[in-house]
Amino acid sequence: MKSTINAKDVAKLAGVSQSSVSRVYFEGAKVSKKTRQKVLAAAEELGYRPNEFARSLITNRTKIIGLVMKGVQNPFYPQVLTQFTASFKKFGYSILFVHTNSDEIQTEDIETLLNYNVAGVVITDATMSLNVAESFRANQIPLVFFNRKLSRSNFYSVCCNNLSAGRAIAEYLIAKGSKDMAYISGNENTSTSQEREEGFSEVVTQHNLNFKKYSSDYTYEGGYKTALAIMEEEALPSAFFVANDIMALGVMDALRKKEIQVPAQVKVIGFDNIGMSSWPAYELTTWEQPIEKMVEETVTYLLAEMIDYTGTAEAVEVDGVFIERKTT
Amino acid sequence: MKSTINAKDVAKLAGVSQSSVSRVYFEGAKVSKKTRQKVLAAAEELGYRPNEFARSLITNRTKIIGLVMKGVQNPFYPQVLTQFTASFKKFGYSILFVHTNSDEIQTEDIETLLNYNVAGVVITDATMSLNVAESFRANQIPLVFFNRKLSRSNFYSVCCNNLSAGRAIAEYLIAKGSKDMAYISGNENTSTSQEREEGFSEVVTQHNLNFKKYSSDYTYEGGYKTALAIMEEEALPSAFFVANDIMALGVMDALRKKEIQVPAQVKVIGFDNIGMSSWPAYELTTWEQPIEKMVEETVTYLLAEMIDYTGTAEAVEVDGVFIERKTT
DNA sequence: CTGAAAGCGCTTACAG
DNA sequence: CTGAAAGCGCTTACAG
Repeated sequence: MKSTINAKDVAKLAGVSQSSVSRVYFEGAKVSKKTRQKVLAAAEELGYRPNEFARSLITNRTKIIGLVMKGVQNPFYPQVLTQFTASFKKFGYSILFVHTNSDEIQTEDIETLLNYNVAGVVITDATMSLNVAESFRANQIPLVFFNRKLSRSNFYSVCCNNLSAGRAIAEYLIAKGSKDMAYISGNENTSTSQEREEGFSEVVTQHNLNFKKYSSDYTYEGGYKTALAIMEEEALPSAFFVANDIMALGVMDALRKKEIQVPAQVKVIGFDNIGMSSWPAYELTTWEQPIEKMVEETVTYLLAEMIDYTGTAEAVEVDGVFIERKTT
Repeated sequence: MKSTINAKDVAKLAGVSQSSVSRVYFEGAKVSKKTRQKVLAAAEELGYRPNEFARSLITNRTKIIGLVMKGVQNPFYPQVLTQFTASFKKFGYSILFVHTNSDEIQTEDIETLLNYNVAGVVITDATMSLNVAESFRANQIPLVFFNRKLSRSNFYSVCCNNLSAGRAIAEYLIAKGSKDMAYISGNENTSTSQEREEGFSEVVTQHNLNFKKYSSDYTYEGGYKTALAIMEEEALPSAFFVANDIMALGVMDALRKKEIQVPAQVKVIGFDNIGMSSWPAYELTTWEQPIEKMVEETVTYLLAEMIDYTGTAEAVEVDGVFIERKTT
């Protein structure tokens, strides 16, 4: 059964005890320079590598972060994935990637994370029942909802300032002279779509104006179909605030198909600032989500909680930036 | 130190031995119905979950697949990621996600995979030095290069039929009357770009025609810049064969910017059939990579090798499909 | 079918 | 600073 070489083998070759070998590889343990050198030389010769499983078993902690994602089709998320992987790598953590199809994360997916006793969890673009979330708390595993809030719960979340972004976008459009605006929502049960709408609505109402609301689903196809349907049945608004960029691109393509001029006939504003929004075919005005800072906030919190678990809940909001391009 | 509940706890409550508890959770082990029921009841009550680390330590095998990716910015790869995650999940495997920035995978990234003693590895959109690849073989860890071949090596690879696709695309363009064609390559050291060019070149030459070659990098920006540069300095070819879709979209946007009509003035063909290529703004003719089948081939091979390691090398090619849209 | 016991490869008090 | 030993939570021959 024994096939790989272990600390005992190295110890024998180095002429020291197995404990000493262990100490060389365990950060914070003390070993004399001489011992360290002997061990490293022997390890090198044998190609020794400490077994993470034995380590985790004895320390009861891992260097694995569970990253749960849903919408990898939205180009926003590959960026998020890249940033998290890079950021955690710096601190020696690896990523256990879980992809879920449903809005609500399945118990099955969670089991995996618990079985591997992950050091922390990031949930992206999805929610989970409070029950399930609590099972992480019970195991003192820190958890962050990234770009989502779980309503009526006390879990840590990191989002963009969706509410004030919604307000700023309304202010901007009204200043530009828009009167009859429309909001195209993402999945309506997401906090992001709700908050963007709420901020927007607030300001529109303050100005004694109205806006129409159309419900969509955060996908390109959703944006495309929604816009087509609008054009077939109703008068076009003077501006669309679309809950994310990928939908906004769909909206623009639908407008293009009907030969509607943007921004001359309709203005379009998205949200996220995905790479494509700056493509010449779109040049979309949007609200940039500060992914880097959001990731940093998430990682900082998780690292702190891994050292000393408190279970603190907070809804962190990181300020995004308005990016004006050619669609407004 | 002991915090979580273990098989011993369950055994005590169920009134059986710890071995029996273990057998209930170990597939293939034999336990009487009665024992099983007692154990499951006790486990349920205590919230027991077998510790994966202890399991892996004793069995010397894991249920983790290392998935190494580079180009997550190319929408082709999120699709690949989703499929792999779904497919491996079916067989009870989890994904350790490694993201690399460089074309050649770093030893550091590999260390992680070896430390976690992954059951298998998929390398996507990147290569690695033969040295590093051999370290997997030394540990009998099966390895598949997905969408890449490692030249002069004997590792398993799964690709699309790039060579014959290149040929078919040349035949198609020539049949359509194109005479002066151009190939815009991806990163030139990738097998995919080389083979697509090779097939293309072969047929063009057979027909006593020529084509120009421009070197690019598999990104949208690369395609955009390359096309702009061409238009500023030289006569436009009658058709572009672009090594992947995302670059082809860049090419199209550059043409649009210069008000060149596609396909009237220039034809454009991409490769991959990413979601965006069917968007109304593009409607790109392309060659579909059969991701699902490619993933299936990869998973099947890995599962077989995990049971009985042979280290067989083979360059599997899965046939793609030509998709004609409006750019040709 | 079941239990007692050895052992996977580590970390970590405990002596020296 | 170093070594001998216990123990993390499992699997798995070995008896019964």
